[in-house]
Amino acid sequence: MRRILIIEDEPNLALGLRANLEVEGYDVSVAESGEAALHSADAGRLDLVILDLMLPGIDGFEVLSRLRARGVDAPVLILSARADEIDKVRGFRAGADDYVTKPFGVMELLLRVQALLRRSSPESPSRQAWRFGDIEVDAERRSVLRAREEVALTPRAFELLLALLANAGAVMARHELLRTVWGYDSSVTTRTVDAHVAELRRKLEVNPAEPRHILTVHKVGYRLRT
Amino acid sequence: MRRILIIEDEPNLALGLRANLEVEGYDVSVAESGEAALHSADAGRLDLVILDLMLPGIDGFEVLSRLRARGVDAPVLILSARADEIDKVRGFRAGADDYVTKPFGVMELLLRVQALLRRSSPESPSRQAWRFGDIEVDAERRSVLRAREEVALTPRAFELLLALLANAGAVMARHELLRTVWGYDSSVTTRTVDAHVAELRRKLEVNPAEPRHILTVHKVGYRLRT
DNA sequence: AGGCGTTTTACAACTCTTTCACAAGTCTCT
DNA sequence: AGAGACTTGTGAAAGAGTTGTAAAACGCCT
Repeated sequence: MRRILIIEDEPNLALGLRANLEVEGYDVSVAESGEAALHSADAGRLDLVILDLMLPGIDGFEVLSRLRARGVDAPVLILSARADEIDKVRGFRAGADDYVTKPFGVMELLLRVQALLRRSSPESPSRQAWRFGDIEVDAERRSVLRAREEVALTPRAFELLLALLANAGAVMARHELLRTVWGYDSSVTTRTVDAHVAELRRKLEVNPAEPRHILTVHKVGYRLRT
Repeated sequence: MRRILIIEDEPNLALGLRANLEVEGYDVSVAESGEAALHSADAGRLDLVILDLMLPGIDGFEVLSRLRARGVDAPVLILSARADEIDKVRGFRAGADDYVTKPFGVMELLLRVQALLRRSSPESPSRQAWRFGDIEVDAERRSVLRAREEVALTPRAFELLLALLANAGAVMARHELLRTVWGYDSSVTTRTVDAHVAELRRKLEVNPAEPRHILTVHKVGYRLRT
């Protein structure tokens, strides 16, 4: 569960926010002052900080830079009554990731929180998976989806696809593919690669005769364009 | 260098933004329509997208979802004239990472761009790549871009270009080029080099009859001026 | 044996390379 | 400066080589 710290001295706002965020499934704590915030930050991992700039005691910018100094790397969303550009500039320069001016819509704030969390480190370690066009490849499940529909690839073709994906964008020579997929000492013809590429195109390309992703590089090999 | 795509149909705004971003050291391209944007997205890696919602042709939201469908994972900052919360909600739901309403301060926008890039994946390890004029050459992808458009070079011509790039600025004699590109024991005429140089000029020079980069050194060979 | 996946083969289609011929340009020598 | 010799640019065309593709041959497993 994602942990969010709200640093806000006005109880109504803080509690309202907290309630809304908890409905969304976040684990929320509130600090009513900069000192309290720094204390909370020491207590454990944080995934996001919502920081009001107008605080009693330590100034909001100061809180932010002290948080960063303590190694808090979580995205910080600043809440402020001041909409002047100069204030925003100061906020971003201090290391904020977003700056929302009061009054704000709760929905917008929730979505901004969501957007920030989406970009930060994922909750569960993501598995080896790729997408290109309408194709989704999951290495662990060994599955390939085309337009959400499962596509049945032969094992060799799947390995070939993985090899291309692992070097997506780069050209892979036929012999490189042979080494990667067939192993160091295989006695297989380079033309075999072509046969499997044909299978991939037939099953994954909209128009196999005019491939948009599995591209031929004449006299060299193949390249996967994502 | 971070690559930013601006999708904006109003030239003044697009060019102003572009200039500002370029001063900050970003590599900026502009698409004036959704179609053009999708096309650009196919051409290569993007680190950030700035998307105006009001576009001719394909709707901005549609552009965003199609970009995502193509596997474009870069953060997207929406620019919009509409400040209603309902619009913002729609934008974030579509997968945007930030939403800025017009009119906006340039400074704020630059900082938001910076904040988004800071969070996204670190700059990719630099690979063997060169630029001269409006030409970009990527050895690993074996791709050549002219004004962001992919140029199709024949294999031999590409090798020749690499040889010239490897010694950019220096004169390379025809026989040196033959040795480098064709191999130690080739029985090919030196005139063959000329034929491939002609291809390079035809495809890469603005005015092939008056080359500005691939220069002839009379009685010796060729020289690439970057 | 039958089914499945893999590899090879054969041929057609296609792309690239090289050479040639002539035009245009550059240099050298008087 | 001008003539002649030589060098380079360029488009076309032959042919050499590469790739796409379908089908056959092979081998493995049940």
